[in-house]
Amino acid sequence: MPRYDPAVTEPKWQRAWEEAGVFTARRDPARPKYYVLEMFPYPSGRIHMGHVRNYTMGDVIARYKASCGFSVLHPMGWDAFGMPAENAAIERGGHPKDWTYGNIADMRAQMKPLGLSIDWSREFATCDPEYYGQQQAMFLDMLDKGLVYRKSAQVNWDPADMTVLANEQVIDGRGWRSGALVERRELTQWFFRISDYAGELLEALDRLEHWPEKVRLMQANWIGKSRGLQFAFSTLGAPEGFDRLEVYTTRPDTLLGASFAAISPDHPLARHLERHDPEVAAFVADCRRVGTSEEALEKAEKRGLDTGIRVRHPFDTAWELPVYIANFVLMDYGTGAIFGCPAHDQRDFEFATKYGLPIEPVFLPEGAAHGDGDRDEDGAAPLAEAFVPPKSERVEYVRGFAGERVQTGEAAVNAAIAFCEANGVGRGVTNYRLRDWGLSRQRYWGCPIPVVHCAACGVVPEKRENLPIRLPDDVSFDRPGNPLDRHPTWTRATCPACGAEARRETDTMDTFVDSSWYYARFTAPHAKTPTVPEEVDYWMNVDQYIGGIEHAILHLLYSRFFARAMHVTGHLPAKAIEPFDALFTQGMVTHEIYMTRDAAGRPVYHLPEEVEGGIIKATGEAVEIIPSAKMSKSKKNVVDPVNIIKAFGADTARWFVMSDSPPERDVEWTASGADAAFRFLGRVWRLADEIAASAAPDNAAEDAALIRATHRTIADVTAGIEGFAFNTSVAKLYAFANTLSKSQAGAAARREAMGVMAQLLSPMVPHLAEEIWSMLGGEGLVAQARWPEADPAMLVDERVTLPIQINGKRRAEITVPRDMDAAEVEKLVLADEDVVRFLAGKPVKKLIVVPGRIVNVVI
RNA sequence: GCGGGUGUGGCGGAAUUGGCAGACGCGCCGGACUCAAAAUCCGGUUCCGCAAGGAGUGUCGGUUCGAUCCCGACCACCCGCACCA
Repeated sequence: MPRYDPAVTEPKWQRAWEEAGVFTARRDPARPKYYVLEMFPYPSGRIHMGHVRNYTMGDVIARYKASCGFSVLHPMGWDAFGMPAENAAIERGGHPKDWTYGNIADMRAQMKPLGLSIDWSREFATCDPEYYGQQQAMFLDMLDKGLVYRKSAQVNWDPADMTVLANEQVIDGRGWRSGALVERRELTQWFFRISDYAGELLEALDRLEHWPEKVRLMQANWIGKSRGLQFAFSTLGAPEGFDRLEVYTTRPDTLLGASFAAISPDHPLARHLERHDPEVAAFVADCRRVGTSEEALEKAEKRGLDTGIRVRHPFDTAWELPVYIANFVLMDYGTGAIFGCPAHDQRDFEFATKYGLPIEPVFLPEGAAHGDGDRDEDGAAPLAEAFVPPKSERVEYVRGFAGERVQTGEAAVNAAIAFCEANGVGRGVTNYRLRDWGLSRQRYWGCPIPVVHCAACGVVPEKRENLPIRLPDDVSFDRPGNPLDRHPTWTRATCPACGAEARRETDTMDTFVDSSWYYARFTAPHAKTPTVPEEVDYWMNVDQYIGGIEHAILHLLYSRFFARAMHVTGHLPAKAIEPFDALFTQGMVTHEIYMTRDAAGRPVYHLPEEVEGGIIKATGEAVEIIPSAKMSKSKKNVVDPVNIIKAFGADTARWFVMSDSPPERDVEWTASGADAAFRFLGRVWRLADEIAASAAPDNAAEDAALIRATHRTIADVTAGIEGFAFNTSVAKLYAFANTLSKSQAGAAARREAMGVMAQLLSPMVPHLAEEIWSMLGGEGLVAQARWPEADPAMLVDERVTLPIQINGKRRAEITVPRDMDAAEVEKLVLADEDVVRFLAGKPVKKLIVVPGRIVNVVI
């Protein structure tokens, strides 16, 4: 008997699709379009199960939409710039370019056997000069429009390697390679003016209806709009030029609880003091030893240094507050200076406790101050922690100065701002947490920033006819630092303004720039301009974008900004300023970890294929099994898709990653699950084989039942795909296979049902679906067949079974006509013998009938 | 530290989003076929209990006729924190 053999059938159908050009995206104004995009991969050299899951999801959508009659665009490319290529060059020699293009070739070869419905003719890599040259052109356009500028910013500097470090390369304050203590350094760098769009990027989130709520929330919090008061303290004993200290606060209602002022170590006043006071210099230098990431700053122990300077409270000139330099005050946010109210801010509370500063409550929980009805009692027990209720909660102000005595924090803030403005103490200010996007990288393997530095003219944009400014190939990584910086000829340029010799900019762009517009480039990947109007008009926006939740903020926010910038510079139509209509964030692929210990007790990890039944096959040693974790090379809990495809075929891998777990959740790869997927596909194949050969006569009752089940399955599977619940589609297909194999229906009805099965399977396991389709004598390719439609009349049942609960516990059930009215149902329920038995004569207090659903009897 | 999320049988998960908790799959148990095994097919399988019955969706509390679903507190794990991609 012939068997299902994916090694033969999968390449066969891939060839058939290619020959028919099924996946070539065609701009067809007569048809609606559908653009499905998965976040493009970094070419690490190996695909992993996460890729398989991500691209299979996109493929299911792409194939489904195509069979629904859409003109589908489903492209693939490579996010090819970035540090790993340079690291490889440093560690193993060779050139980042060779490493990258080699990896791309390897990964493409690993990806193709998956049978994805990708239009490979649109493939590109962001390190192709044809791509980054267009990016440089857009950079110049953005420069013209004032969307890019230069300013000083801090970087992590490794003094041993003489290089800038990424945050992830700073481990416990030391450089990952050199182990040297990392310093913060200031460099002049390029920035995009994303903060100009903060308000708009925030407001537009409301219109992204098909984005996950959590992503919109995360972005909203990241943008961080706040309403507050900015005002100036007058200072005492401050150096000349610092007679005022501007602070920003989101809680001006707590002004009467102020007990100190604090400035950032990077505040101009701190900078000034640093130059004259060795103690300040030492403290500030110490603060700068912490990395530049917000996480590092927040986790560091809260410390401060009293500057000796005092400020006067704006409401009471006799009231003086000390000014500290504090390591937790961020220069980038607000004015880089704050006042501390320890009673109502946990961080201020810890700071005040540490430095013995007063902690005076401004408000108390509503009702907590009753009794004497006056001010709070003096000598009350000291607070154990700050009282920080939500701003929406009503509290009682004991040191209020504006608004009601009992009011919400929100109302109090507004009243305080109004009061302060009326009394000439500062002004209400709307602030955003979002900072401008620093795009400069002091690295080789990135898109060169197309400007030159001229002694006479300053920073001058390159001439457009000189684009692309290509990366030089003759570089080496045997010395520390950026090879561009020390390149003898590449750095030499001619000033486009005056013709004098100038120095080429050696900063390259953040790789987030590359990934902020690739979706638009896919619509015209080989054009001589960044985009082509007819193409972006037709294909944009991306109808469905799919990727990991780890990109919820940066990549997606930058892309939203970049699309706006591309609109301003004429590269995208207004409709595309929100480039992704719908977003789906998928979970990870996880696996158990197998561990033993060496003689010294250190963990030793083992690959899944080395282990069977909790035992290492080669040695018979038992392993410790650590539950499911994200696949990682260092823990060796990885499964190589290439091996899976070799052993079972692509359809099994695809079927597995679509099964079980909801797509947004993690899925655990298990060997038994892969076996099960393979077994099921074989079973479907045998079933099709048997049905194709069957000559069973019609059987009216069985045929009708099977037809109803078929329509039910069409509806369920379609709903699963539409709702991104592929795991439920899979479950329904399992159930349908069970139904179909047990059905006593005639050959014609079973053949019909099997044909539908092939179609419903086709988005997930396209090769097997084609094979079955052809076994049944289906016309053409199932990939080009029209998606089946469920007949609504087939989906409703005439009779329904209602569970009957007594006091919320299920005790009986009755089967009634679907539309029987509630009064009739009540009568039947009360007459039901199980109900009568349970009631045991007790009176019914309440009877709830939810039509078509449930009955609840309350006694 | 801050922001966001997740938690259901031995395991992955389902539940029309306030209406029968455990669909479907794995695993396990039993059976058929086989000299035997594999493969395949059929049946069973939340827990406690002989049963009647009781308990049960991370923990504790609340709202409701009714809570996996809504609210509050807590615990555990995961993601992000602006130079990883």
